Amino acid sequence: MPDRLRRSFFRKPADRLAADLLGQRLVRAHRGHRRAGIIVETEAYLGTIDAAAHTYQGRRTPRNEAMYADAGHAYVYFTYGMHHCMNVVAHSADTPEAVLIRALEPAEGLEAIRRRRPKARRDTDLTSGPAKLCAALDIDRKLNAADLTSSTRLWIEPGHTITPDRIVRTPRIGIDYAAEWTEKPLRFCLRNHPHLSRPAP
DNA sequence: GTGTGGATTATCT
DNA sequence: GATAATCCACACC
Repeated sequence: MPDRLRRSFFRKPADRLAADLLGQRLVRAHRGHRRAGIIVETEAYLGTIDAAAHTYQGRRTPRNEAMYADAGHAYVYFTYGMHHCMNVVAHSADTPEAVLIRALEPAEGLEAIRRRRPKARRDTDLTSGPAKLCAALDIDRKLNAADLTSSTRLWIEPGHTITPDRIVRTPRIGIDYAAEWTEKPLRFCLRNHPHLSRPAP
């Protein structure tokens, strides 16, 4: 079993986990081949109090059930009729917080990633968005509710240690309907990183 | 380089 | 029936 992040790493509030996931390595294995990228951008969704979260006010549906699992599971959902997005469940079972993975720096399996992203003109277009990276790493609802601490298909390995001065916080992307939660600085980026979904000031 | 609108359908109300 | 934690193409500067 490869070295990977354990349950205890994920058992913390989503905003702390969002910062701690920066610099770690997301790995997708399929038939003995690896695709991987370094996490460079995340967003925290703070559970039942967060008007932008799928679990706002305790909503619990078949789609978001994985957010109620223990920390360290994946929550993968389908949206806009054509895209998948991947989250890492935070905190603990029945406390439905999660971290959306928004961008990666491609690190392994570049040929396979490029095949999955035929419209990308430059390498910085390959995984610079939550749906782009799911397409690139072939992450879809088959992996919803996968346990990242034991899955043979999807996990996270320890990467670089990131010091706080290299992290920029901004409001979340695509949230314009969540009242006071719209502007909270819950997006976490590696400062000036070329693979961000959008530049962070 | 920036801004706008269309794609496309599972999911929820 | 309306919406969506998005992406891409194309117009315009």
